[in-house]
Parts: sequence; structure tokens; C-alpha cells
Amino acid sequence: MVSEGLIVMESTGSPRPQGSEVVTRFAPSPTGYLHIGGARTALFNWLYARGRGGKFLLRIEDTDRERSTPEATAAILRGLTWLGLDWDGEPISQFARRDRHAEVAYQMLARGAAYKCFSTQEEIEAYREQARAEGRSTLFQSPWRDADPASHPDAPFVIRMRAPRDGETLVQDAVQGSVTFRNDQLDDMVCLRSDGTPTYMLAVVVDDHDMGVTHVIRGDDHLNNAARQTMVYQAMGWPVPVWAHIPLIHGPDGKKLSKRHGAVGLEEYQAMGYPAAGMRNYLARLGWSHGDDEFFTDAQAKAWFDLGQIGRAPARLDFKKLESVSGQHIAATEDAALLHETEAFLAAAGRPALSPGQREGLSQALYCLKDRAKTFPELIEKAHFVLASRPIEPDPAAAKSLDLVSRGILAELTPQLQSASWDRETLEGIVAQVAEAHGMGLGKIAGPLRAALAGRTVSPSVFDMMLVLGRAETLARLGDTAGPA
RNA sequence: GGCCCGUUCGUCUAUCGGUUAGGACACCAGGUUUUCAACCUGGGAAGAGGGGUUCGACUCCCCUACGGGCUGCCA
Repeated sequence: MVSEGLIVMESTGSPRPQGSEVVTRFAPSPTGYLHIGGARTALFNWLYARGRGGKFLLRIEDTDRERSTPEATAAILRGLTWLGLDWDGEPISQFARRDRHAEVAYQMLARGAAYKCFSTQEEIEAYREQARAEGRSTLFQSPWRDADPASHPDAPFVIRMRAPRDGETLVQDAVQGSVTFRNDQLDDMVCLRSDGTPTYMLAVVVDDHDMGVTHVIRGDDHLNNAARQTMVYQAMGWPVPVWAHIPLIHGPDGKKLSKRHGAVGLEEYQAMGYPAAGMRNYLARLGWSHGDDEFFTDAQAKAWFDLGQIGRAPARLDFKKLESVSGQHIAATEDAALLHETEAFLAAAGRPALSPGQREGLSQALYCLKDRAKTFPELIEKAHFVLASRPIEPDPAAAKSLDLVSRGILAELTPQLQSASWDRETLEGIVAQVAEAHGMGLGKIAGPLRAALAGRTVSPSVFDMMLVLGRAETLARLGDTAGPA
């Protein structure tokens, strides 16, 4: 699924008919890791398209040559892949399509929808400076907007949109509702820079149009841009897509999510051991709802997801809830799949891989492990009894329960296990008997037993451990502990 | 400064003019219990503030406060 190769899309000069198929896209800038907020945006686009039999495309907005890196692109694709968001076709490089963007800019010029502006950046800065000083709008009003082409100097120029100055532009947003902007609040944005490269504002529109994108689902920091982009669509006579501007995700303190909140990159969540399914569920639920449903499968999410149910207020990240949802997904995952995911986590986290024996043991133990773990590290910690090999070294807490008396009891228990039928009922009966003989409850004997078998004070049920370990290993571990006493 | 968006329990949210404002996570108390987890029962916990409209507002309108976004030859 992951391909590092970006292709250039074939450009179609004419408007494409709006089909009934839904086409969404995720368009990240490759300037770093995949942001958790971006991941959610991608998820929403994916859910919307996949739930409707549509297409989910990927476009890398790499027109900022200063900040774009192939490493970042790779990281983003890796993140999406881990999250389980598969995209259709090859990722498209926006930069590679610059000729097409320029072509459209000149078409706009030819149509009179744009004009050449020879103002230098210094002149513009001076204009703004003065406007600010005079308390006027700082929107730049180019003197070249209505200039006679005959007066054009032989100098570098940018191509600006000839935006309407009267009336207003309506953005019909599936999430935000109808939002109108007065046209005099919008300036003549630059479409083509003086070096001939396209600006984002032009490139998005051209690409979304050429890619046949029907629904633009993105962060609400683009809501204002939608108005200006609408003008480009109108200037070119292209159908305007359905807009859906979703609120950003904030940190637990309600402030914009940033590095100081800890985990911002999706890969950090992967490293912390959250299962991808839990991540999808949690992220989908963040800002979107389907009644009171909290835990759901991908199939349900795809069937239920809709733009109208997306909230308009920014949501905060809540790790406790993420954990809870993740735990439910781990518990609901089939053993075989869970084993694979656990191994993938180990690899991603740079931890040692499982030996064949550990692998086998873990797969036997998952049934009694998955209900008690919220993350993979927790699962692995609780699987210590099956991952460790003799002699079991008890940790300090476990060692405490292995005093002389306890060892004596274990020594007494061991021979009785020798000939026992190895099933839960029998084992429980024997252990209960021994406990009773000493006038103690099961709890008193379970502690030392747990310590001897797992070397930990936290593990699955002692009976589950005995069943998973088998008679020989159980007796051997008990012998290791009880013997020297 | 201008324009735009937002504001229901601590958090995520339900409600789309009439509910004792519901659920989930978290929290507290109790229960079950071989640890952890899970599970069961119960509990506290919300409509930013102020004006309207209406028989009736969380819901519609206005103002204020607070938060966020845009205002680039960044995306």
C-alpha cells in the first residue's frame, strides 16, 4: 500500500462532469510527522468515502520547497498505513503539477479573471504599513488591477485573482452551515508567484478539481480560504465541492495542540502502544457522534459517519478515554490478529522480537490477557509469566510474598499437582484444599503461587497461568521456588 | 484593528422549542474477588453572562466575555 513514488496527475483542461461517486482527499504538507489532528482529518475523509463506496485520495502538498522533505512524506504515509487508512491510487505530488497550475493561472488571465501585478513586495509592505497607520484595511489593493496592459513594464510580476469587490461570497458548509463573506473583505490573492510557481490557494483548487474531489473535508482553519477558493472555482466555471470544515483538536488544557502537550505525532501514539482500531474509534468519536454510541467497529463507523453529525467546537484530547476505548478493542480482537499486532508493536517500538517459544506461549495466553490490557505494553507486562523462562526471578514485590512459610506451603502443594488432572476445576479444588488445611483463604496462597509462577504480583489468574504453562513447567517453577526452602 | 467560527457535567458528547438535560470516560462510595484488569450497584457533576422572541428556550435573535482561525509571492 505504501509507495514513495509520487505521480503527476494527468491534467484535464475541461471541467469534469460531477459524477455521483464521492471523492475525498487528504492533503498534508510534508513538513514533519503526521499530526494527530491531521490523522483525524484523514480518518474523516476516509470514513466518508469508504462508507459511500467512494474514493479516498492522497495528495502531498509539497509546493513549499523550503520545508518539504521526502522523509516527512514517508512518515505521513507510514502513519496513515499504521492507522489503517488505505488510499486509492498513488499519492499525488502537488509540486509536480506546477505546470498545470500555471496553465490555469494563465487561463484565468485570458478570461480576465486575473491580472498581472507588478507591485514589489516592498511596495506592498509599505502600502500595508500606511494602511495600518491610517487605520484602514490592510488588504492590498493593487494599482495594476485595472491598468492598461500597454503600460506593463518589463519586470517580474505575479498573477492575482481579480476578485469581485461588491457583493458577498457564500460558503455552504456541511459542518459550519452557511457562512457569508463580504467580498470587500477578501483581497486579490496571488495565484502565481513572480517565479512562476503556484500558490497554495490556486493549487488546491486546481488539484481538487482535476482529481474530481467532490467533498473537501479539512480543518476549519481553512474556512476563510474556502471563500476565496470558491472564487477560483467560479472564475473557471468549475463545480464547487461540498465543504466540510472541521474544528481542530486541542490539548488537554484546551489550548492549541503543540509539542508541549507531549504526543502530537501519530507515531508517538503507536509507540505508546495504542491499537490502531482503538485509535480510529477514539479519533472518530472526537468531534463526531452517532447518538450514544461510544465503542464501534470500522464497519459501523463507515455506515454511520456523516458530515452533519460533526461538532463545531474544538475537542480536547483525553488519554483516559483513549485508553478505555483501546482496551475494549484489544479485548475484542481475535487472538491471531492480536498476536500480529503485538509483534508489530514490538518492532515499531524497537523492542526485542518474540522468540518462537515466546510466540507460541503468548498465543496460548492471549485469551486470559486481552481483557486486562489497555495498551500493548500493558499486555506484554501481564504476559511476563509466559514470556519469561526459568528460573523465574521474582521482582521485589513478588519476592516479599515468598517467605519461608509460603514456600513450605508451595512445597506441600507441588506433589499434589503431580498427579492431578490438568483442568481448572481440579486445580482450583486442590489449591483450595491446601489453603483450607492451613486455615487460610485462597487469597493467602494465591500470592505466593503467583510470585512463583510469574515472578510478579500482577498477572492473570493463577489457574489460567497453570493451564497455559502446563503441568511440567508449572511443577518446575514451583520446584525452583519451593525447593531451596 | 477588520472578518469568520466556536462556548451543555472535569473531558468527549446526546438533545435539533416542551426531557427529572441522557450516555461514555474520569472521579467517589459499596459489592464481587487469587493480584491487576474486568464486572455489578449507587453517587456527585453541565447549558459562559445579559437581554430579547415565544404559552414555553440548551435549542431561535442580539449584545458582552472568553477561546480559536484568517487577514502572506506559507500550506
